[in-house]
Amino acid sequence: MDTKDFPANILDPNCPSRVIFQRIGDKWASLVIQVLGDGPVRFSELRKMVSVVTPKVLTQTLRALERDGLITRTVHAQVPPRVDYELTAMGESLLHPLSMLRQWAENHVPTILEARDAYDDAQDDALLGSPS
Amino acid sequence: MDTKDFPANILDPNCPSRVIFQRIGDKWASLVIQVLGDGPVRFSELRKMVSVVTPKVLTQTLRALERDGLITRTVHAQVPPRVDYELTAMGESLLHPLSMLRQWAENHVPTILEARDAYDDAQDDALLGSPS
DNA sequence: ACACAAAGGTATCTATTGGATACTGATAGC
DNA sequence: GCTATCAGTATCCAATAGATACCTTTGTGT
Repeated sequence: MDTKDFPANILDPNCPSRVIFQRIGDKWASLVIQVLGDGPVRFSELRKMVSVVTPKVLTQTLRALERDGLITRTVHAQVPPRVDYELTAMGESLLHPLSMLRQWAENHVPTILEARDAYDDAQDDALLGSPS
Repeated sequence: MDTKDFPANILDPNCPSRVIFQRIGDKWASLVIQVLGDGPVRFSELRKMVSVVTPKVLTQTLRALERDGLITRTVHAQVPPRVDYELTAMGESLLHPLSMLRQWAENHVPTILEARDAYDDAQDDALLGSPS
C-alpha cells in the first residue's frame, strides 16, 4: 500500500487541497482545461466545442478558473468583441496529470459500463423478487 | 502541444469518458477512493474520516462507486450490523492517477490561493472605482 | 435612416442536487 | 423493558445547474 503517503490533511475539511480538488473535479472545468491545451480559444468556440454547456455555466466555470490563475482572459477591443481564453503556465502543468486520468478513464470505460449494467440488472431482479 | 492526442470524442456529450470523468470528479468520490486505499473501511469509519459528509450523501457516493465496480460492499450478518467498503482491483488502479493529481494540487495550493486573493482584490477595486 | 446580425455575455426562472436533521429496525447488554 | 450501536432512510430546505430570453456595441445591407 503506497498510498499511506498522503497527508492526513486531505481529511481535514479546511484543507486547501480539498478545495482545489473540487475545482479540478468540477464538471466542466477539467474539460475546458483540456480543450485549451491546444491553444487559446474564444468564448463562442468553447461553447461550440463543449456543446451542451449553457453560457451562464460556462462563464461561471471560466471565471472560477481565471480566479484560480489557471487561465487568462483577454478582451480584444473589437466589434463584435473577441475574448480569448488561454492556459497559464500553471494551467498547462495540469494537462499532464489530467491526461493520465483521461487515459485511465478510456482504458476502463468498457469495464465500468459492464459493471453498471450488471448492477442495474441485479437491482431489477431484487425489485421483481421481493414484493411477494 | 502534446495534448492533440486526445480523442475528439471527449467533446461528444455522449462520450462515456465524460461520464466517468464526472464520477471521478465527484466531490466525495475521489476522497472516498483515496481513503479506501489503505484497506477496507466500514461505513461509520468513513463518516468519521470524511467528517463533513452527511450519511445520505455518503450512501449515494458509495452506491455510485459500487455500481461502477470501483468498490465492493460486504454486509456482515452481525448485530449491530457491520458493512465494509473495499476497493476492487479497478478501484485500486485509480489510486495512482489520483495521487498524481493530489500531488499537483499540493504543489500548487499556495500559488492558487495567491491568485484568488489577487483576483478578489482586483474585483473589489473595480467595484469601488466604478460607482462614480 | 433602419433593421438586423455577431460576440460575449446577464437576467430570470425552474429543475436537480446537496445538506441538515430526525427517524427506523434489529438485537445485545443492563 | 430500556437503552445503545450501526447502517442506513425519510423529510425538508438551501444551493447549484440548466433552459430560455434578453442586452450592448457597432458593422453591414437596403
